[in-house]
Amino acid sequence: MNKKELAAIFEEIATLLELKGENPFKCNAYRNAARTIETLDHPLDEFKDISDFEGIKGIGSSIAEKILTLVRTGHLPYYDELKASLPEGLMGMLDIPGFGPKKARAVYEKLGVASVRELEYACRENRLLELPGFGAKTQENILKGIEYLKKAHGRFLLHEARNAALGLLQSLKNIKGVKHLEVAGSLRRFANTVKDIDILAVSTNPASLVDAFISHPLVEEVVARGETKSSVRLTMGINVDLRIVTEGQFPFALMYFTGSKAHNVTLRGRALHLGYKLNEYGLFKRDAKKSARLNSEEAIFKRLGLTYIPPELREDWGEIEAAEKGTLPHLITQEDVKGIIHAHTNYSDGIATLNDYAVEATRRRCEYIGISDHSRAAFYANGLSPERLLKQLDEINALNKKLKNVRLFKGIESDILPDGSLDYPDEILEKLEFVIASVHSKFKMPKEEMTRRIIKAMENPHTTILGHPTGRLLLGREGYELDMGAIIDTAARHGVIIELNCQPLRLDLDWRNVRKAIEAGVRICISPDAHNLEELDFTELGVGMARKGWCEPHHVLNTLSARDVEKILQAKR
DNA sequence: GCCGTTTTCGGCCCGACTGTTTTCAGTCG
Repeated sequence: MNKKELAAIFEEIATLLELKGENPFKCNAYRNAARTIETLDHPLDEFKDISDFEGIKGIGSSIAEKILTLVRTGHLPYYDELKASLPEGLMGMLDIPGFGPKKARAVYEKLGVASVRELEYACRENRLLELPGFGAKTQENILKGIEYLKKAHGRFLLHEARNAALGLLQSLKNIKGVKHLEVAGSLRRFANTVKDIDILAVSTNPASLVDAFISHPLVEEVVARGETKSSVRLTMGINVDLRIVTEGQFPFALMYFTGSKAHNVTLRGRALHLGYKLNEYGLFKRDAKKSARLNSEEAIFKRLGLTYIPPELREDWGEIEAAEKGTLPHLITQEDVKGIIHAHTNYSDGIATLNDYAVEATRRRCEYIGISDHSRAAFYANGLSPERLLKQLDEINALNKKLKNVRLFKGIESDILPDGSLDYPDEILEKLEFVIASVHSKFKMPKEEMTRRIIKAMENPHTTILGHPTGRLLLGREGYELDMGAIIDTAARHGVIIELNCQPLRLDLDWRNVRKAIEAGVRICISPDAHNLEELDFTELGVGMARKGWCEPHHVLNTLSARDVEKILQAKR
């Protein structure tokens, strides 16, 4: 059992207890513990005894004992009994927006309704009307919520949500009276996926801003409309909250609604310790009615004795301690990126030609593009036979002679075959400047076997970069089972670069592991894995993710000049 | 269930909004 699975169980215990109507603080204790478990520094098997948990905040003797039982036996009678005491379908009902544990408990106990399906049916029969605290409106909203669930499953890719948010911002910023307009929430933190979009505004004419917001062409339905908060659902299914605050509140609100929740809790704790109360309206000296006047997030952090923490880092993952010590990283920015590695042409499954990429690179003032089409095993993607690969290399050589400010690097995205070998013989691989080795088949191998397979590919002296290391598709497919620690160690030992693939569905390597990789001394490559010219823009997402993984420019291969990249590629060969 | 440099008992972040109510409970972030 890994930490993530363990944390999920405690999270579920918290929810089950809520459904049972337990003391909310007890529920919260389990929820906190879940979060703590997920970010434990030490491997689970190092915890042998309750005393080993001493000093870990949020885990007392009772939860420590439950963790030990789970790790030792894989089971927890307390959890099993709790789960068995409630119908399975009850949990699913909590995904309905506006429908929480109290309501779920009420419909279950009073009406015997125990699943989303049954709940939908009960609504259609008007049976919720008879329950105390329920009415026609509630019933109607539940039905809408169920429709929403069917449509969207409740989460969206960062890329989709970001595009929608930028579109909204673009049209709202010109509304008369608008002084500030910013995206907050998990979108501002560059989370892999987001549930909704939070927009924060200051306006001298709030009513007209709200009007423009709720009547925007992207809006399908107005969920709520208040003086300071309005909420809509877009046609793509995502919810957007617009909050309007005063000029003075803005930095505090921006900070508050950017979160994360865990980051905020730690920050508020710190404020309390320093004799302040921090909320979305201000920073208040003990018992004071008026907030300290601070006009930026920087100023608030400073008052709390911290250097500025970029939004991507606000996950309560050590950023507050680092800000206190002044040791936060100088994060990579879009401007640091000098070139692009990993683009597919029309030789395999891309649309753009070699020449298209060369022209586009010039237009973008990009120093180089690393061409890496699929290898022959990827027949579904029109992978290159050795003959076609050699032909492409000739074409690149010819182009490079003509090009002035752009350099095309000759590469391949080679499948890692099930036995861990690469997809061409050495005499072909030797002709390339770089090799991205990726798994595209047999995803369901057992963890040990898959780890061995990938490690073998990384030990191959021709491998330069490990492509999309886990193979996950966000909101779609879990990555293959993998010992990521072993992969990172191997990369460090053999000087293999690890890709941060910025296809919106992948964002793989995950930012948490990006941080582990760079701490182990592994270099990262931010790759759009482009299949056409537009997809070169995905690099922006990758930069955001690299920032979230604490990357400085020197951690990333493609912040280097073409000449320096060439040196590194040559040294590896 | 967890925690404690005023506490080993009594707190635990808290405000907006909705929908149900006649002063509040539930949900959400």
